[in-house]
Parts: sequence; structure tokens; C-alpha cells
Amino acid sequence: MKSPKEFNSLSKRQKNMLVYMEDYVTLHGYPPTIREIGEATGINSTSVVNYNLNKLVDAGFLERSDRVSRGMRLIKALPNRDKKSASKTIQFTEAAVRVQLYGQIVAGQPLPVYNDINAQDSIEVTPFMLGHVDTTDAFALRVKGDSMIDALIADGDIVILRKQETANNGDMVAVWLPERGETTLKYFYRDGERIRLQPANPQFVPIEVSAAQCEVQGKVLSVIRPAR
Amino acid sequence: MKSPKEFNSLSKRQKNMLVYMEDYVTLHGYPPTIREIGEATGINSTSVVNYNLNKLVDAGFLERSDRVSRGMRLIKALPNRDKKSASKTIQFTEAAVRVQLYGQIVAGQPLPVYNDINAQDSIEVTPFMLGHVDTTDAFALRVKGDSMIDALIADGDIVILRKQETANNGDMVAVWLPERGETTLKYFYRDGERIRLQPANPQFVPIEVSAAQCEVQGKVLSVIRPAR
DNA sequence: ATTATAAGTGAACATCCGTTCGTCGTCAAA
DNA sequence: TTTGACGACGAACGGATGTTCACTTATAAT
Repeated sequence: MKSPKEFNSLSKRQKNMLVYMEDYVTLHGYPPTIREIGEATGINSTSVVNYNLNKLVDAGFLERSDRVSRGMRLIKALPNRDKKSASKTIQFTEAAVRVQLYGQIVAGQPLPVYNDINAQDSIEVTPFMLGHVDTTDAFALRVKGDSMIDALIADGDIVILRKQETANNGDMVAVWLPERGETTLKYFYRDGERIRLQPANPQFVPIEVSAAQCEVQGKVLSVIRPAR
Repeated sequence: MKSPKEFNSLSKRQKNMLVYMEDYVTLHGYPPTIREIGEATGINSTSVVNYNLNKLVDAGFLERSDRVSRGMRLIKALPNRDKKSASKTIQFTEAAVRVQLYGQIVAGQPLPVYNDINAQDSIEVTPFMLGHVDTTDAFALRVKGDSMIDALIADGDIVILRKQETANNGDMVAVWLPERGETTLKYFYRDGERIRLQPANPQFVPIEVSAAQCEVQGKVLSVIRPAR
């Protein structure tokens, strides 16, 4: 990321691209493709559009998602444009979900099971934080201690999980490692019979275990670090 | 059969799809793909997603563009969902708060100020996450990149802040460090004229700066790592 | 029970679309 | 003149993505 620039310091092409993108999003509700941008601004090559899009990222006007169709969004207002109809924010008023807050997650033992807790503690969350999946078996745990720090989870954080015993690649899961006698939160990647458990913090090294030595206890839906 | 319907007459899947789409757009700035919708809502076949998307078009909630990736947009706000919606969902005991979601935090520049961003996105949070303080000037930022990793904050996390220029000992604050030309999130401790900025991750060392070289931009109320 | 309709599945397909690479022209600095 | 940075071109590649179809399952009406 380089230094942000002013709109006027951009090339004519780049200005046109920005304006076109803003109009396109307003009109369609989703961003244009590289080829559409090129067509609209008189650029014959997709790579040139790509090149200038990256320039706009450097200039601080744009954010892109790698290898994602239409994966871009404007992050800075353009000057001198009346966007009267721009903010068509559609607000869903969602119902809250009350999630049971079970005890603590500690490194030295598996997750608690459902019925062994009578703690009536619960917190309210929005469906946004549950990933919009079926939430009937979601629950929450408060993290005690710094043992999850390699998962970027601190003491006092609240982890919202869904009980399940399998996982897909890329899921963050709570796993019980019988060999080590500890519970941990890691990203899950299966490679045949080996399972790689990748910490969220890239400064830590992954753990590799056999499938038999890796009991998935739940999938992490989200993490909350509450106001203190 | 193409008559507009009420939100509650939709199937559970279709409701989940709608809500997922809205949050996805809020988070990414562009709509999801058919496959992403399926993954998020537990639908194994793209054709079923396609099928239900067309149902949502018939019901008047959605517009689609033929053969266009991510070619969809929400065109109808949802009425309040009432409490007879089954499952565990309940009404908020306190009012939900809709917090503006401004652009992004980047290490290389100060927090954006209110009026230089066209903020049209917002997320719903519970008062629990705002620390039950006055929420009129709370706002949210999406974290881009791993530059906040020493604050235990990852790429994609959402930070909820309150605009303020002072801080008390122990607060987590967003500070602009003019000497370094970067914004960072740290715990704030004042020691006379020196200010110690302590990372949330104890493995990182604190920064010490003079009060003049430390511009507090806001206090961090909470951090959300949304479901992905 | 039978039938009709809606909903879901899994696979195949064609195309869309972002990425990459070698090449070229321009312009300013050395 | 040479060099290098910048902008641009066009083609090719491969993965992403919407569409379609034959088939199955679930639900409800007759």
C-alpha cells in the first residue's frame, strides 16, 4: 500500500474508471468486471484495466479481492458527484439470538458438553455473527487465559461455536488433541489422513496430526472481544 | 406465480439467503456467488440456490441479471420480523443499535473522519458490545491486512470505536503516531508526559512516546471477528 | 394409494473473468 | 545513446461461476 492521493492527481483514465464504477454500482447493485470497465473507458486490454485498478488501490480509492469476479469496492468518496440515490441502504431489522454462554474454554480439557452445565448465562448476538446458518446448536464459551493467543484470541474473548464433529478445509475449529491433552482453536486443513492445524497468527507454526488424533468439537462461527 | 410476498411467508432457507446476502454486501461491497450462498446456508447444490434465488425474485425481494456473476441485488427492505418466528430467536430486550461501518483501518494513515467517506454500510450490534455506554458516536471500521496482529486483530475483523481524543489508563485506543506515520490499536497508559502503548499480545513490546506524539482518535469498544 | 407439485441433488457444460506473460512505444534521466 | 519506468497491447490459461438436465425425495391434495 502506497501513499493515498488526491482525486485530481489521477490520470484521466483512472478518473473515468472510478466514475464509471460508481455509476455502475449504483445502477446494478454490484461492481463491473474488468472487461466491462475496459469497454466503457476505451481500454482494449484487460491487463491494462487490471494495471490501473491496482494503481487505484495504491492511491487509496479502491479495495480489491484476489481472484474474485467483480471483487472491488470504492472506499473513498469521489468529489463533485451528487449521489442522491447512492445510499439505498436496505435495512433488515433482524431478531437477536440468545446464545447460551457455557463455562470457560481452557487448554487442559475438552469442550464442555451441552447438558453438564446449568449456567443460565447467555448473551445476545445478531445473526450476522452466526454466519446465518442454522443457529439452534450454537453456543458460546468465554476464553480463560492466554493459551489461544496464537489463534488471535485473548483472555476474556467470547467464542461462538456450533457443535459439530467434522470440518471443511479452511474452517476454524475447536479440536481436542488427545495426544497433547489440550483443546485448541485452529484453522483446519485435511491432507489425506494427515490434518494440518494452522494458527490464525502466521507467526506460529502449524501442527500436523493424524486424523485419529484430532477430535473436532465444533466450528468457530465468530469471536467477540467485548467492551471492558 | 409472481406475486410479492411477505418476508415471513418465505422458507427458512430463503430468509437465511436474504440475510446472508445483505451482510455479505455490507462486508465485501459486492454480492456473493451462487456457490457462496449455498455454502453459507447449507445448500449442497448450486441449482437449488439458483432455484431459490428465482423464488426470491418472484417474491419481490431480489432482482437478478442473467448470466452475470454476482448479478443480483436486494430491492426490498424487510418488515420487522415478529416474535412468532420459531426457534430460539427472541426480540431484543434492549434496542439493537445500528452502527455505521466506515471504510477500513490501514496502518499507513489516520482514521478516516466522518465526512470524507460515504458511509452507507452499517451493521447491527447489541448494546452488550458497546459496553452499554452512550452509543451516539460509535462507529465501526473493517480492518484490512495483518498490521494489527500485535493487537490480536486479524484481517477482516470489525472494530467498534467511539470517537474521542483522550483516554484513560487501560483503555484500548486507536492512536495516530505522526512520527511513525501509522495508526495502531494499543492499550493506553499515561505516565506523566510519557505515554506507554501496550500491545494486547504480550509477546510484543510496548511503544513509548511523548504525549505530543500520540494522537488518540478513538476508544475501542469491542472487536468482532465475523463468521466467514 | 395415487398423483401432482414443490424442493432438492449431483453432475456436466459453456462461458465468464481475473491473471499472467511477452512485447511494444513513449518519455525523461543518466 | 542508453537505460529504466510507465502505460499499453493482445493472447493464452485456468479457475470461477451461472445454467441446465435427468433424477430423486418430500409434501400435500385427491
